[in-house]
Amino acid sequence: MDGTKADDIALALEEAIVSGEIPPGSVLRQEHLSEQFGVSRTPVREALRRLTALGLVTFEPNRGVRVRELSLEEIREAFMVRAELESLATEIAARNMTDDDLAELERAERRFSRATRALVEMSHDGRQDLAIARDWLQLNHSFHDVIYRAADVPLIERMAKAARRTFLVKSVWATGDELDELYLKNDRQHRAIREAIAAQSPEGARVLAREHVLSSGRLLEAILEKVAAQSWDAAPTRG
Amino acid sequence: MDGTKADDIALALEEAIVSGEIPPGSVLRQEHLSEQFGVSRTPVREALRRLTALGLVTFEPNRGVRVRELSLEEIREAFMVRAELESLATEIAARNMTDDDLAELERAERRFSRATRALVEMSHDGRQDLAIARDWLQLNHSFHDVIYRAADVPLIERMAKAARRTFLVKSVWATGDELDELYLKNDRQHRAIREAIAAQSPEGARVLAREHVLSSGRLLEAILEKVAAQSWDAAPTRG
DNA sequence: GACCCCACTTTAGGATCCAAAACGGTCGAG
DNA sequence: CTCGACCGTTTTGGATCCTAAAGTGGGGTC
Repeated sequence: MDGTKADDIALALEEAIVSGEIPPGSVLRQEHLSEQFGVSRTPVREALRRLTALGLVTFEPNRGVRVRELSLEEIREAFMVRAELESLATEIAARNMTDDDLAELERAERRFSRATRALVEMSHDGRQDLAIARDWLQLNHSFHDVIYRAADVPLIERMAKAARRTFLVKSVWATGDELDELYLKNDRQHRAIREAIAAQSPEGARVLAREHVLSSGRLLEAILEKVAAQSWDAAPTRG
Repeated sequence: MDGTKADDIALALEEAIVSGEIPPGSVLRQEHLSEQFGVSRTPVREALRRLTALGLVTFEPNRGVRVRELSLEEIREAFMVRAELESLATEIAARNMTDDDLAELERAERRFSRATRALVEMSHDGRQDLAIARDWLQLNHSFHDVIYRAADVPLIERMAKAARRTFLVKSVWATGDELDELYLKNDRQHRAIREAIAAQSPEGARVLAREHVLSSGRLLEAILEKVAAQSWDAAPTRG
């Protein structure tokens, strides 16, 4: 619990939405939320206003709010925007990166690398472990967060994370031979970015970061395609 | 009046803040706003939540909201972000620009050109006409808005305009020989961007757009410096 | 004379209450 | 049988009221 209840509720809802717990297209009823959180409708409405401004939900006057559904096109747009912002952040980060930052970046890279290997191994074994997938996503973000922190430009970080949230709404995942190759490529790109930063090459890091984010976008698209294909066979597993 | 009162109030406050009518650092009292708009405090608070999410005001629990004050550093950041987003938008716009769009862009360019000449003439005459300055700013935005519309990527437009709002909080202006040169350069850059688009050169348009926005940032910095220097002599004129 | 404590005022946060708009279902007319 | 108007229900939007927290000023103490 921090400041106001409205903030808490907004945070909780944000988390629930981006994690997919509340699926896109859901209608959020004020009264339901208010009894769920044990408060009156007033703070709930303020929280919903905030989510609206963040773009996570749409607001129809006198009709309620609805969790946004993202088209493939919008997801593409989000990745384009993130690619721009992140390439800028990476360039700046490369310029004023301390040895400590670099060491932390390397640690983040290693952890992500392990998570990637775990994911690919799991794929080879034909297993489906949600925890591993969540780990992978989390550690992926961690790597990028180190860069944002090093760049130390709050506005870029805020906006890039807003763009990230946008497509995180789709918290789906999948594995498979052709996807595994993309996962591994992702991992290699992290390494390349870190090396470019370490080599004091801001411009190099910039183009690598840009390509990396766009490549991540293609990975997500491939995942979405695969999931769409799978969903004809069996219902997706839920944690 | 559109949808809800909370929305109307949010819009009105947003306008008042970016126009400088409500100066940075002001504290916004809920009760004062509620009687000013002739409503109760409830919609006012919802509007304030929205402004908070937009980053226009800061929120201190149990203490109220305060209009953000921007440091020079934050203004620089906003221009860097806008430079990235706008260069992307320009590249995309260049790819799918219709003849109609291009014609509209040219009209916007001409109007801005006239406004720039008016501004510079005013400067030479030693006059200070707020209306001309406002026109100039408005037509500047119009030119860029044509590009956003042609690019047709809502997320980019939303975020770029958010970045624009950020520094618009400083609605100051000034003229002077060295500034006039920058104003004219700005105008020439618009022309160059349009020509690159017309010449079907998305990459060219991209780098020109980027350089243009950064150059605009330097112009604003120069204006702020000049205003800071002037404010030692006389109080700034207010409309 | 300076500092601290406490009551008082002000202002925000939250709950409850009322009004208005949208949904749903039924009944009647064509 | 279908379409549309009507009315009860649900749900949101806004107003009012209450509570709690931060600011403020005066008086007392050291």
